[in-house]
Amino acid sequence: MQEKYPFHEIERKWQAWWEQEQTFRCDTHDTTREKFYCLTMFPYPSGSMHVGHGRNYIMGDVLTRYKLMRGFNVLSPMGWDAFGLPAENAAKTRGVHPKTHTIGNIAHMKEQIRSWGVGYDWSREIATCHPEYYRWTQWIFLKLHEMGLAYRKAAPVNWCPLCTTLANEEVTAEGTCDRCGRPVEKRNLEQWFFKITAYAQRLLDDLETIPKWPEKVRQMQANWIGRSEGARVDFALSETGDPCPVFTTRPDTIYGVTFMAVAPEHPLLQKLLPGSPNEQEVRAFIDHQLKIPAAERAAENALKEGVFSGFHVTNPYNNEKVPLWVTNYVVMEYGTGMVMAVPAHDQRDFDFARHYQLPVKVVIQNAEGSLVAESMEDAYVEDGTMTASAPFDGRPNREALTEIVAYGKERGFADFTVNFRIRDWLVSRQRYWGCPIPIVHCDACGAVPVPEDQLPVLLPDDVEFQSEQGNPLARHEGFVNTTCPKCGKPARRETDTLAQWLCSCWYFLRYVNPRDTTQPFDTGDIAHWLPVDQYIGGVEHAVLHLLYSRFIVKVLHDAGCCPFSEPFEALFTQGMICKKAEDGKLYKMSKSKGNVVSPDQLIADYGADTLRLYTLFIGPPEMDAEWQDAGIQGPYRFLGRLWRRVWESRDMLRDTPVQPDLHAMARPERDLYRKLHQTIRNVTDAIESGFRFNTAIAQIMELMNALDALKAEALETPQARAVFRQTLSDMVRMLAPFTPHVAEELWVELGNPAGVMKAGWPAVIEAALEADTIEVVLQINGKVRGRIELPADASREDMERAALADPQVIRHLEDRQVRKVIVVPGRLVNIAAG
RNA sequence: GCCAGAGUGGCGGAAUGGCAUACGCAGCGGACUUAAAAUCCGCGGAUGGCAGCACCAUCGUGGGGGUUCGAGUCCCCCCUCUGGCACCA
Repeated sequence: MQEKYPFHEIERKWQAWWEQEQTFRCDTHDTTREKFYCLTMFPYPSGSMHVGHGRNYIMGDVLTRYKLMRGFNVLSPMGWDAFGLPAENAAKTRGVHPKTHTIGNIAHMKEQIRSWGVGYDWSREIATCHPEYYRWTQWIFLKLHEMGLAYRKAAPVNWCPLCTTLANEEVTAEGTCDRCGRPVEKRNLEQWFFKITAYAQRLLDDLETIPKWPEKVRQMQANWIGRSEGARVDFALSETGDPCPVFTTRPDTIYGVTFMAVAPEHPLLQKLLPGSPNEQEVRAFIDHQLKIPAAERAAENALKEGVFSGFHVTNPYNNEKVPLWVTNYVVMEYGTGMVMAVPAHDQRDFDFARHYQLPVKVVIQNAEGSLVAESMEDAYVEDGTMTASAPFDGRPNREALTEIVAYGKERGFADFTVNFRIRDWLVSRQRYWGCPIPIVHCDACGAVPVPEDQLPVLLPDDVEFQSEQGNPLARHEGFVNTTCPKCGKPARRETDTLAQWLCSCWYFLRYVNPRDTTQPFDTGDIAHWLPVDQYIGGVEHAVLHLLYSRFIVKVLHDAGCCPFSEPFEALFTQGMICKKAEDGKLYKMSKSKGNVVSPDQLIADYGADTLRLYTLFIGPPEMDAEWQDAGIQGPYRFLGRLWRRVWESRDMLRDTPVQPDLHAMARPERDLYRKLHQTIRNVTDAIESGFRFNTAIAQIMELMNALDALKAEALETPQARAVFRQTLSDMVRMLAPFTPHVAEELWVELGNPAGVMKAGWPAVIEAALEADTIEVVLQINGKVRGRIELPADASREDMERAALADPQVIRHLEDRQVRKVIVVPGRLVNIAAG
């Protein structure tokens, strides 16, 4: 052993040892031990990582190592979400083939992960761009196709000039591209969709079955799914009889409808307009609206505008004819794209009605009966009594609501219905570097699925990237031209590729049998290993990867090849690591802000264990944290101190044959021994009860302080030495998940055989926690006025008597009357005095 | 607007209704050293009484109320910040 903490040497040494020993190799068929599937979201291989990325992997590694020490059979795999646009852009700008680019990035990132000391079962490594993997992604596509859940349709879709088509989930609330930040436009294109809407209710309901997910993520998904209960009411166009169904959550206001509002995109308008009296004016309005970018149109205070269409609709409840207005405040994507407007009881309709001087009709009266349409300044949206509503007058509106729908249902023009906000998932992309969609287009047979035994549809390597526009795959004659699997005639391959989200929404199944060439996963094996016991990743995937994965697993469940219907039992979403940029403000680490901290230099200067310790110590793991360069000193000093303690006492540690014996201990070592077991209890609890790694580490640091408080002269006795040694030894074991290299090294230095994780997690000795005396806090009116030492078994009466006899207490009680004495056994005495 | 989460020393942060500021950073004082670094020991919320110390008092967890013997913690109202949803009918 050397005096100075040689982190370089020991980190290399133990990383090699773990590989050699196959410490993280998982035998998935070993059922003698309880299984634990610990999964950290696999990354897109972007090239290099900063310390913020490391937070993920380190936390997963802590849990993996801890569970291994507790005797679990742990599956901890890693892989690469390897398809994606940056690789394709590199091909365009730098002439590097996406495959070469990706392979190079993977190699570098793997090395970074290794240098962090993060352990995985690399024999299970997968990359989604590997044909043996994407073959099965294609298989899943075909499964959905077979089940009628994959379909192609022409629709206005989100279009990013760089990233091509986008799913709704990839567009931010500001109407920009989630990946590159460019404004998103609408384009009419024929695209592939997955019917996620068919699973909306189950995706919502089953959120109840995953309580170990963060509440925040479950709410984000519930918001996104956006379930809304209400009614469908069939209005009809007065002039032509065309059906005009609307969705409303307020059927109780049906008699207050004074106009109908329709979205500019509504297809009915295109049918009605030609030759109609207001055609010019209406067309001008529609054309103008369609040119306004989505983001702007949705802007908060956008003025409500509209134009009378020249047509009317008839309200089936009272046969009243009301005008049909084309407006900018009704969105085509939600409901039916048409809204029954009730200005008296809806603020938006009210604003619009006042602006265009349309009638306002009160149908729900407040308790005072004071609502008068002419004088209202805002819509009345509270509950009240029905009025001017023919058969329902006088009824409380909430009760009438169901009666009104039932009334319409009997007569066939209304029904109860549920509306969802979520839209079908657009999965096709006009790019090369993705999983080819296994479909062939035949003039005679249409879109024909490629037979399963012909998978994978291989992505050709020899493509031309330099051209400016379009998908390089579509220009590859050899790929495009094929024959129809059905009729054998010449046909064209689908040239769109799948969104990478589809590649990543089943990878956790593949890890169990990663090299199986006969099936995507083994139903029996995944039944044992899944759901994932602990999933770790970023909250930014809340309505993307995490929602898609839940959907695909439910589909596979319905297909009969997946026995469970939720993939992730527990989810942990870690906070981002931020750093102050040039402008002095805090941002998440990014190249553009110039505030990234690379792990490589820190590992060179301080070692991986120090970096790990600081990353974990920085704050509560679920919260964002600020990286402070100077902060790394603390963990570095701590590990140096630990090393030095073992170095200084190495002779003594070897010459202490005695085991700790509670009955033989003197006060100083007895106190340390108690502190040791309190620490074991608290650290165990901090890990088990929710990733509280920062406080776990603080506890171990406190133990170190207590160890140092034991002065040299106190170490003369064999018992003191035995406790000292035991404390160091257990401290090293507790540190093994956090700082594995130094723990391994010191474990050997303490005279143990190599492999600290095999030594197991230290156990709490209950008897060691007990104390002879307790410190009792004395309060007067809730203020601390002193503290006394009492025997641990002091009764309430003993405590009260001792408190009232305390000189400090007597002094403070001068001129005061004791009104009440509260005694909390073992803790404190509070005297209420006046 | 609706729904979450957060607000505690100079800083990152800790606290099952029971000692506010654990642990760490930065800072200050001391030891060691020719010196520095490293290390070791110690101090450390604010204000006031005092020349200063010891000591003592008052205030103190975004603001204002409340419940309680006792509130950072529970309840009500409000402010600020972060995230999600949003002309969603």
